[in-house]
Amino acid sequence: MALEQPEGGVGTSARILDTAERLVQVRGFNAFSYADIAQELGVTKASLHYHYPSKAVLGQELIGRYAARFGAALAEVDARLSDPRAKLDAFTGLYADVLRDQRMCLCGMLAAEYQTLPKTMQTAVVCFFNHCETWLQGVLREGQERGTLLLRASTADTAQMIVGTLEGAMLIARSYGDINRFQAAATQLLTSLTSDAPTPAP
Amino acid sequence: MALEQPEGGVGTSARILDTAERLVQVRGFNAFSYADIAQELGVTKASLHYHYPSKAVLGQELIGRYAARFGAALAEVDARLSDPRAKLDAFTGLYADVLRDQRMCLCGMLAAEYQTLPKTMQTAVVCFFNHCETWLQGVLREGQERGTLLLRASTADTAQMIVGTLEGAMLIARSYGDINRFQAAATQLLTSLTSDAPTPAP
DNA sequence: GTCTATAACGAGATAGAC
DNA sequence: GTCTATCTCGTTATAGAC
Repeated sequence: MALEQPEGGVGTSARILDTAERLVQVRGFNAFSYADIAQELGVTKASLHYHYPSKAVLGQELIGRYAARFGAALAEVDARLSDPRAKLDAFTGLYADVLRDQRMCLCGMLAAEYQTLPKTMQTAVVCFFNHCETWLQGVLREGQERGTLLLRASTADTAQMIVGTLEGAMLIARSYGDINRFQAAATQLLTSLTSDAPTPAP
Repeated sequence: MALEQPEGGVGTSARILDTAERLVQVRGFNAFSYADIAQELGVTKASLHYHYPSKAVLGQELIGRYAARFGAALAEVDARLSDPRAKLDAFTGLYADVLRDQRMCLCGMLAAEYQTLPKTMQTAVVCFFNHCETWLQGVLREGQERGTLLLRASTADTAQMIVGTLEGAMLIARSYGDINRFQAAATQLLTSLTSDAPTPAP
């Protein structure tokens, strides 16, 4: 690896992905162009096409890298924490980190543009959500067994609800430019899964 | 009104909005063009520019009409129902209706594209969410007073969470092409607000 | 109000030199 | 691996006839 990048830098291909990723997360896949990336990196559009022949290919690689990184983050959470509640909290933290620099979750953004995406990208987006939900189901199941989590539905339905809630909270918090909106939603979500006694009516 | 539309039809301006609205909800504001509308209505692009000089103006009118219709639907709910829980259920029903024909909430879609929208549209989108949340806060407050709703946070935070959860559930359900995913999330949402006793651990 | 015609620009993509 | 140059197409928008 180090031999392939003697400068200690990050290869052009990766720098292209870095820029494209941010542009998709901020503006959307349909609202950025090769020209945007080229200008930012100080190269030409033709050079970009050498690394990623078409925008569809670029988008595909984008999702692939993002999913791999997210999967690694989940594995790291598993290695670091054992309490299911703590894992859920860490999960929402991953989303908060993305939102902190004005970005939407890559696949949340692509979900909005879903109907306009190439088939391969559509499949990859759904695959990402499936991966998230599978991980969540494991956490929920263990929390249920330990008795530290109280679910109102099946682990599958609850996992789906969690992903949707976090994606939606990000979506709207970004419009308000207020990360607290996301945090408030995440807190309520965790509370609803760990406590069965909300503020009672007097 | 009838005098302005003697044919009993819906004036060209409204038909343009109808088509544009659906295109935005399905594909997004950045992924449709005047040519798309023109082809569907059998008119020319120039004709569209007569009614809506620029795409920014069209988008603005789109949000305005959508917000007005949504506000009317909420008023109708208030007139028809009195139980806060029933009102919340009707609220989720409005979202389900949109999702049923493959559409995303107009403003949920625009929230994803927020960073690329003209300032006037950005303001209108936030205004729509504010309207939704104000209405929800009223319902939540009454439910709290009656003791039929149990909130885990302030009415403001809860209202925000509800909107985010429904928008997020729509966003993802659409990618799966499965409205049941939305329904499952909506059910859990209502359950978490009306019951403090989820399936207990054995 | 709708049309034809066109301007002015940016998009994704390719050929071929270096 | 990056460049210049170019192609083709689609985009928003306008001018002016009917």
